[in-house]
Amino acid sequence: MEENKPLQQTPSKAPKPKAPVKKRSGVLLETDYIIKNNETRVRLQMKGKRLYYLYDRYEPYFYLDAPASKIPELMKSSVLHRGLRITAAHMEEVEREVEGKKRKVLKVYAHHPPEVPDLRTAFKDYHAWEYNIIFGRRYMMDKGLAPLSRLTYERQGKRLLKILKTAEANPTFRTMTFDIETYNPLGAPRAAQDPCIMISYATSMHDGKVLTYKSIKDRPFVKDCISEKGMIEEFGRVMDKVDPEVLSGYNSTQFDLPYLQTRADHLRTPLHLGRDGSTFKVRKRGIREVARVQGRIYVDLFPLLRFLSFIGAVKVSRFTLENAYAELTGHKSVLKEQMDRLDIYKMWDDPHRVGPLADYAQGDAHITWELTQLVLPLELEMARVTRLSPSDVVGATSSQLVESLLMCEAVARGAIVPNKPTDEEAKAREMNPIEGAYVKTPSPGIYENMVVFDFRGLYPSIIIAHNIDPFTLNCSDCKGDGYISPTGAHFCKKHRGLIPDVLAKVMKARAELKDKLKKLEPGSDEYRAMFARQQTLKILANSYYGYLAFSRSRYYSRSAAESVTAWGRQFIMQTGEKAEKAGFKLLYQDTDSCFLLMGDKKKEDVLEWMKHVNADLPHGMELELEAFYPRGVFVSKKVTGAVGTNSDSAAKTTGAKKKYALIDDKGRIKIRGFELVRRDWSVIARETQRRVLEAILKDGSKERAVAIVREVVAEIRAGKMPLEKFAIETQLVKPLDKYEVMSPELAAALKHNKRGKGERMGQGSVVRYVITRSGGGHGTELSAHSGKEEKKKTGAKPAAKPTKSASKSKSSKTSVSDKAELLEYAKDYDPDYYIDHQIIPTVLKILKELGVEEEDLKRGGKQSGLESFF
DNA sequence: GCGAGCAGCGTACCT
DNA sequence: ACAGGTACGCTGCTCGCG
Repeated sequence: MEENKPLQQTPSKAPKPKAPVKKRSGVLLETDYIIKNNETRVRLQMKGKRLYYLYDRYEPYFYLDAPASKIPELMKSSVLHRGLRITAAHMEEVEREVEGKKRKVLKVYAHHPPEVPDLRTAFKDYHAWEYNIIFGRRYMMDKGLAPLSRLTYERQGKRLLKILKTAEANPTFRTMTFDIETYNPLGAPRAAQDPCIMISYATSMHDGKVLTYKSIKDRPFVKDCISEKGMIEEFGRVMDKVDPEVLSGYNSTQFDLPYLQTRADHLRTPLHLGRDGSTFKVRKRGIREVARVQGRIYVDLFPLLRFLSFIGAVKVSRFTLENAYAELTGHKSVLKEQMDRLDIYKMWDDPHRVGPLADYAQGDAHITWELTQLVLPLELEMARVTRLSPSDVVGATSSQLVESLLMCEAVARGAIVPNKPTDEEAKAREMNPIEGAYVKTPSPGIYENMVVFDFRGLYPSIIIAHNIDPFTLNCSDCKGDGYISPTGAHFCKKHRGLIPDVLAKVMKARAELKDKLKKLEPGSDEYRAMFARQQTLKILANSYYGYLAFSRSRYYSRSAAESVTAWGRQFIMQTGEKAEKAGFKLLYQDTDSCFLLMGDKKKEDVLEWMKHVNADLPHGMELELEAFYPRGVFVSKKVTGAVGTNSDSAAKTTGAKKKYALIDDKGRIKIRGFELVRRDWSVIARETQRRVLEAILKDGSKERAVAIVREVVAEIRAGKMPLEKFAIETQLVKPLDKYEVMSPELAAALKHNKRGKGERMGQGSVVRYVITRSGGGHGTELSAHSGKEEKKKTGAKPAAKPTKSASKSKSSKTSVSDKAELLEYAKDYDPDYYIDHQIIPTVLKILKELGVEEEDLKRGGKQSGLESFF
């Protein structure tokens, strides 16, 4: 194929190179391109002993749906690009797979990569594909290269002549972490005026220094650089000496790097970070900014962690450095007690506290270093698997992860990559959602001897088993002889679709890794690395269905996606029916899981039944035993509407879905959906609910559960608890002026912003607030309505009432929002609110199953006179 | 003018 | 800017009552 002779593609005016041809190998990190002497060169960043670059020539191109006969005419078409008139470099007819069918299309070459999108508009009459693929990625896709793979190649000087082979690689990197401290008399430091007072760095958990410009005794790790300027310059010398391959920081793109740059500019000294002595560069990628440091792999752990948390590779409740460190390593932060960052400038000014400040600075660098060791392998693995470059992986959406691999595999099989949908198409798809999974309503109650099964990788296995793909759908080749889904769609049995093919490869790779994993020692570095890899593959495999149904997907297919979920519902419901036929009581099901009551059945019966079910499933699909649970709790959902205080009959209680608590045969508790797993409930409510559930599951003691609640209620009344326990966390996902109704978290954030202290809260802020007795005294009524007049489509009532603003008259009632204050401002909490709206409802739901009433909790009730508590 | 009822907003969760 | 299914608190409207 034409791709295999790239050097002939470029009209060559190359002089005879003098350098000898050498065979070498190195690990590919990423690619980009440069234009030199009017020639486009792909630049491959490699790692051997050190990082280095290789260059290769490659021509940019895209595809056009036009016949070869049109080439002469099309070659004359031109278009303006950056003020200059451009034409195609050349064209050729090639055979490609388009929407599952082989046919001929035109491959149109451009002179330079940036011309491609514009050039495409010169041929508006014809459909075009692949005109907006970043050139570096284009190169890797076409050459079948993956980041972090080892290339063995021939080179001539820095020029790559030929790739001889590729292999897996797992390089290690010399890593340096850095962190700065700044003088902050006003709270937030102002880079223009407030100096940087310390730069700390770490190259391992034991090595590293704190650069500063005060002499600090008894701390050998501190280096006094005399002045701020001297400190910044010393940092540059350290960069040269250590010469790290990976440079990492925490939120350093947003804070440390720009701050240092401003200080360096101010002091008229260069900031020396890159291997060539350059500083950093910031590239806008969509909404977010990505920094790069020449010749090094720059890693900002903050966005990286957010990304890994988003895709589910790690779980972090709050993204502060200390919290992420504590949760991911399981170590307590080395920094003894939480230091108040607002105090930093005071510590600097106080001769007795500048030492501890240096300790703090060093500690930060060290924990950041340790965190880097932990999460960098995940990022690299994600890059390896998805074939996105490590820096592209951070901040990629899960659709991009899936899409990247699909595109690579499409190219590899000679298929053209479909275009992204237009905004209109995407909107239309969104308007028409696809029916999803089945969830059975459980009967509330406390149960004994349950067994839980789930389908291993339900959607991926359905897709593979039935060859579900947009282009195997209703194929003309095997009309009537495909797999027929419950929706009636059929899928080709003859040619494997792209998505099932890629998915099968991913699943196979994962199965192999899991085999290898069994032979390794848990806890070892190798085990951790291997585990991360298989976890990555699992995350990826589970994303394919979502991508098929994603409105902006290149491979969207409503029919295909509907078939996946329809089959899913069919399999899980059939499994439920089989369980009931076999004499189990079917308690609950959600998507791919199945909760059964064993009754008198033994574990062997259960396994026997599972074998029987599996025998009937298509190849690749499997029902797995998740665990046995001696005891479990399902609760009724809160009844909305007619709650007639004492009409038991009226309030027909139904079980709540997606909420349960189980204890397995080893005493481990598994809780899903309950308030205690939600951060938008107060710590005290969550803690109390957990204790109640434990009392019931572990001890089976209703009395203990009730006693716990009474005790907590009494303590709340007594007002002896720390205020933090009453904090509720809620994220503001929209820009503040876009909210239609006032909520407690919004009210707290607005009040805070009005004070004008500290950082303003806005989109994305997580509000930690407390419901106080009275609110903060800001009597101002807050309105969520930001000027937009219209809205309120209340049941299409034309309603003659122009005096809408009259309704917001000072109500005598104070709402919850009125009383919401950020934790930092709250002076008290409202005991009634916390008892009646947080504690009682959360525990009552559970205790009702045991016949406990609200009164029993609040005032002791008849069964046990515990009035003495109050 | 007031309270109850209820729809809709909004968030976080489950698989 | 991966999917859909779900629970549930709060706000703010409507409506019935007086």
